[in-house]
Amino acid sequence: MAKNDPPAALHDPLDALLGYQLRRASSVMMADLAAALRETGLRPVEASILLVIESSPGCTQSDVGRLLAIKRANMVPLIAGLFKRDLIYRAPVDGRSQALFLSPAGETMARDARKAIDTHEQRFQVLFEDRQVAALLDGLRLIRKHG
Amino acid sequence: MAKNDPPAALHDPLDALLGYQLRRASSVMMADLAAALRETGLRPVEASILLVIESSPGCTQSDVGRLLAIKRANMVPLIAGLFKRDLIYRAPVDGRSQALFLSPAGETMARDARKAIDTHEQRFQVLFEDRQVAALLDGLRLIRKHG
DNA sequence: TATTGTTATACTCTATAACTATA
DNA sequence: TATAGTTATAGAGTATAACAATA
Repeated sequence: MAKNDPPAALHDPLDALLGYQLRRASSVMMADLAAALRETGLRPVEASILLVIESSPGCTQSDVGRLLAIKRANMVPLIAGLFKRDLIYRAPVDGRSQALFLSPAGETMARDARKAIDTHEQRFQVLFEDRQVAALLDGLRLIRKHG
Repeated sequence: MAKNDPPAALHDPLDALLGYQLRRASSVMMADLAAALRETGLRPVEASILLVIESSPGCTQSDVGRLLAIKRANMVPLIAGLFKRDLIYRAPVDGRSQALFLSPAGETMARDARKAIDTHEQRFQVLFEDRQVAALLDGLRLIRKHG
């Protein structure tokens, strides 16, 4: 290789960094998830919210925000969007909070979303043995808890 | 528990999803990295670029963008920012591309960034045995390749 | 006092399209 | 034709501050 040749293939000085590989792997899976959900018309965050409401009917939007680490202020347009599409409805709990429930259309949408998400997950989980997936999940949960 | 009590602690229907845990763990580490780099005045993406140029002096900004998955258009303000702070300089390769190099200040900054990044990484890697870290990295690289 | 939902707002990140100049 | 760098721009995602109503 001549003295002033540019590097043929760049060496990656970030290759051994957990944070970096986490970010890149996460962005690969997010892109795949967005594609998997495309035909439902839901974005990943909207599908996540529907699944949380499905699993905890009657929760408030603050509850959902806390679980998914979405700030109260940012929950407002998300919940409003799902409400406008008649996927959820609200029932007053007390004077300041409202319980969230899936409408019939929301139940159907949640089922479709769950199916798309499971298929998407399978595309990646098949790369590993079950034991490895469990180990990977445990590692990720540990990192989360450490934050 | 009375019939209409709200769920005390919400069950997380996304807990077993690789994509979800990946996203949450990644965001934890990114926030910690940003904090670790704060005193250098570098954002994570800027530190990454400096480390790539340090390890491949003479590479072009397109090279860096390809390695880090940053679009050409988005590289422009990033490289301009590093240039304006005199952390890098450019030398023409041919009429359309320019080779990137660290200035003396950039070398120092890259060393500081590497130190901050390594400390940050250690804060998380100590959660695991070396073998587990290697397994985690391998898993993440496999997911990346699958995208 | 603390919490819920809200508005307004700003900043970062990411994406696309179109242009130029060069190879 | 393909690539490098650039401009302009738009859409997400995320963050803070402040407010009203309620607990």
